Formats: sequence, C-alpha cells, structure tokens
Amino acid sequence: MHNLEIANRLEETASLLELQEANAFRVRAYRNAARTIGDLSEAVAEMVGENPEDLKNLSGVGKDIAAKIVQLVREGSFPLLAELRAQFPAGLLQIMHLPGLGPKKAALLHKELGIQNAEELKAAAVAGKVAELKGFGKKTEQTILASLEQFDRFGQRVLISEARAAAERILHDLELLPGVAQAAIAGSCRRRLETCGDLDLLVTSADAEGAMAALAQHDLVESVLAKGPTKQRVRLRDGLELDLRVVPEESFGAALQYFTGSKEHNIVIRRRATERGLKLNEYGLFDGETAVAGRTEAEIYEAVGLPWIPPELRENRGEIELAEQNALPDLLKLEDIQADLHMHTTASDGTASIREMIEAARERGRKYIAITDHSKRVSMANGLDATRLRKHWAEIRKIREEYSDIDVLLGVECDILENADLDLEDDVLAEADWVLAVLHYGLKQPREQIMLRLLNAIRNPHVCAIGHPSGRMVGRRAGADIHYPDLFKAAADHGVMLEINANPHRLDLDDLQAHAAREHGIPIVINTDAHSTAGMDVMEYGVDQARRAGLTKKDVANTRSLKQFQRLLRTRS
DNA sequence: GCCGTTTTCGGCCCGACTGTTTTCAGTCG
Repeated sequence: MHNLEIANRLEETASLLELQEANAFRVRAYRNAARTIGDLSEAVAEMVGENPEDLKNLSGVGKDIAAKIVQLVREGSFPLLAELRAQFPAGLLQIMHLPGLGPKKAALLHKELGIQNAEELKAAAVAGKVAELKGFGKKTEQTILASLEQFDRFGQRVLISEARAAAERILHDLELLPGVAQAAIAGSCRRRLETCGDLDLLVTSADAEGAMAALAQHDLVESVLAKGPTKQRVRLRDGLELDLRVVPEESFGAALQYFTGSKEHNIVIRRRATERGLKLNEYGLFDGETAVAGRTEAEIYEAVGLPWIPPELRENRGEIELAEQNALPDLLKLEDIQADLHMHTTASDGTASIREMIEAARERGRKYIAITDHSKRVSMANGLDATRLRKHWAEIRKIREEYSDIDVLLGVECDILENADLDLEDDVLAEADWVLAVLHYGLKQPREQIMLRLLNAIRNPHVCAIGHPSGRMVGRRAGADIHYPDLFKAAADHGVMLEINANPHRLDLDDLQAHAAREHGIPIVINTDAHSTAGMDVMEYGVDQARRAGLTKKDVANTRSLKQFQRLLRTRS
C-alpha cells in the first residue's frame, strides 16, 4: 500500500468527520496526519513491516492514528472509515468540496432535501429549492450551479500527477515480464495534458495472454471490464480506467502514434498520408497492402514528410506547420532547470525548515533558490508581517553562509490585496532579492478590479514576477477573470516575469497563456511552490506544461545561471 | 486526535468576506 493511498483514506476520514460535525480538532488531526504521510519520502507500509513504533515519530501521528495505519496496512481494513462511509452517500463528499459549499451546507442539503450527489443537487438548484433553505439564498444557488458546471466539465478526469504515477508503475511492472519487448504510455498521459480521462498502455509481446493476465492481477487494478485477444480494459482502484493493447513489433510505432493523439493532430497526419497515396492506421503506414512504415513513430512521420514531433505538441495548434519548415522548438527539459524560486518554510505554512529546504534543493541539483514565505494577509498560513519577515531574512542570511554550492535569495510571496495594494510596504519589498506578487483572495472580483490589482503590482518597482497568475485550481476552480493581452503588455513593458506554477493542482499559467506570454518576450519562471521537501519534486509537471506551450530553454529564466538570471531582472531601485 | 508537558489536560494557524441575516454562520485560504 502506497503512502498516497493511506493519506487519501485519512483525508476522506477527516472530510466525513466534518460532515458528522465531529470535533474540529479531531478533523484537523486526521488531516495533519494525511498531509504528513502524503509528503513523506519513506514508505509507510515498510515502516509498518519493520518497526511500527516509528510511525509515532511522524508529526501528527499519535497512538490512535498509528494503530489505524497498522491495521490498514496489515489487514487492509479501516473500521472507522467504513462506519463513516455507511453514514453518508459517496456523492456528498464531492458536493462538500464544491466551491461555495462546505461540510455544514452539504450536510444540510442532505438532511433537508435528501440530496445524495451532484446530479440531484443540480436538479434541486435548477428547481429553485436550494434557495429556499435556511442559510441559503439566490446567490448561493447561483454559485452552486456555476461550481457544478465546472465540475461537469472536469468530469471523471484525474490530475496528470495521479495518472502518471499509476501509468508509470504499471508500465514498469509490465516491462519486467519475460515476453514483453517494448512498452509505452500513450494517450493524453503521454501528451502530458493537465488531466487524463483514462490511460492507454501499449506493449509488444510474444505472450499477449501473459501480459493481460499480469495486468489483471496488478495490485492497482480493481477489475477487468473487457478482454479480447489484443486489448484489455481494466478499472483501477482509484476509479481510473486503463486500456492495454498488445501490438506486433512491426506496428508498435504506428500504434503509439495512433493512440497518442490528439485526434486533431492525427487527422492532419492521416490526410498527409492520403495525399501521398498511402493509408495510415494503428497497424502501420500502407502502400496498398504493403506496409512501408510502422515500427517506429519517426519512420511514420518521415514517410509523410515530417520530422518526429514531440507528443506534448500534438494538438494541431501549429506544430505541423513548424515541422514542415523544420522549425520545431527544441523543447525545455527538466535538467535545464537551475533554480526554484517559490517555496515555503515553517516560517509560514511549510513543513520544513530553511536548512531542510536548502538541502532538499541541493539534492535536486538546484544551483539557486528563493525562499518565499507568505505575507501577513494569508493569516491562515501564518503569513509574515514586516517585522517577522525581516527576522526570517536575517535567519536565511545566516544559514546560507553555510552553503557554498547553492545560492539562496531572500524572497517573499506577497499578496496583492483586494483593494490593489500590496500586502507589504515598499521599504520592506525593497530589501528582498525576489518578490513574487500573487492573488489569493477576491478571485471572483470583476475583471476591471482584477486587472487593476495585477497592473498595480506590475508597476511596483520591487515586484519581480507574478506567481500563479490566475489562481485557478485544475478541475476545481476557474481562475480570476484576467484580460491576458493587457497583463502581457504590462509585464513586458515593466520587465516583470510570469510564473508557471508547477504544482499539478495549479499549472498556472496554462499552456496557451504561457505560449502567448513567450510571444510577448516575457521571461517565464517555473517554480514548485513547495510546502515540504518532497514538494520540490513537482518541477517536472511545470516543465511538461512549458513543453506543451512550446517553450525552449532560453524562454525560461530559471534555466540560467544566477548571474545571467539577475541580469534578466528589472533594474532594482 | 495530537502535542507537550506544569505527566493529565488545555490548546490546537485565524482574519476577512459573503450572503445571509438583522447580528452571524459558513466558507475561504
């Protein structure tokens, strides 16, 4: 059992306890334990096997929760969770996590209107029944409908981080099978979309039955939904569905190309084949009955007059034209990244100390970082006022002296307040090496006010970059209503960078806006926004997003050495 | 339910906003 699974059960327990109106601190205890375990690099299941007493050394895990984890790992059972699940319909958890709703309102909807899931909530809201409930009203009803619409659009899709973790684990295990020669992930997961609706795996094997049997028995697989001689569809324990296709070696490239998509990209590629008197399908590229290509993707692209196109670009958004002119961008790679300029410590809401974060960054090969704890407005995250921030910086100054192979910038993640002021005075910001200005609150303000806030921040001479510009959460919450052309113009005029926040829940800027920002000549920074040492590992998702935006090493500021990076920063007054 | 300790129980990140009320509960981050 993986840490994430354990953390998910604890998190679900916390949510269900909330619905039950249990003691708020008990709820928090489960949530804290879930977070600790989710952020942990050692496997909890192994700790249970070796020395279960060690669990109690984890912060937020005491006698009770440790015992529950042991039982979960050893016996696969979690009685408290089972009992809670029996009390509330599963759909209620989704409802309570909709923006504008929480445990209290969700419980009331369930109690008063018997609502069990999102569909029933929608029907009740449309019928105007929600507004009649005590504590609700017309506005709340509208908020609910808007949240449901967002939820519908996301549907059953899961974040790329979750999809990849599952796909890569299964792929790895299939690769170890004796009969399997080649194996690959295809589909949206290979294209590194923000979310995946399902997973596609391809293998070549002398023993198709063996590969499918191994998949059916895989510990991530819950059930087999369909099975034929070359294709098997299974449902994973987390609900995601996965297609495995066993293809002949001479068709592997064709199948990979075909099942990677996108549909729009493939339509154009197939048309190019037709124009050349050829036919392209998942088995190969054919001249009449004769296969002329199919073993690799590259030979298929070559046969239709193109260089191989990276999967991240395959959306028919201009990549085929670039390929024709041999002008495909040399996309950014994870190893190009030299720095991480957005992270938190225990000074605000991070879980690791300054020293721990510096060392974790070194282990990941970063040459310089910025420590950017929250400003005071984010009181829930223990944000820093001027006095505490200055003390924090003094501490960082002292500690960074111990390290000769990594530079540490004095940073801050400064809120842009609802009234467009910055959360810290200019004299404080002037002392920072790196000021990241961000929106956290009032994201639903009208466009004019949002733009006033962003432009005001950009005009401030101390602001270096705008972090997670829209504030969106993938699949959960649309971001602020930004007029991007104005944002880009202002950022370009004032030499302010824009962030791609690499957290898979954010990925903000998105690929299209990151591409547009690059067109304006704005340097992009890709940062993890880590709240723990393990949080630094999400950099790859930010890099993937940049690749989808067509960005190269030179488009991304934190691929440079510190000296070169500082030259890119606007002149500091 | 966890933590730290004054070792047995009190404190646990909280201020602002929203939409509902007519003084505040619920939600947000």
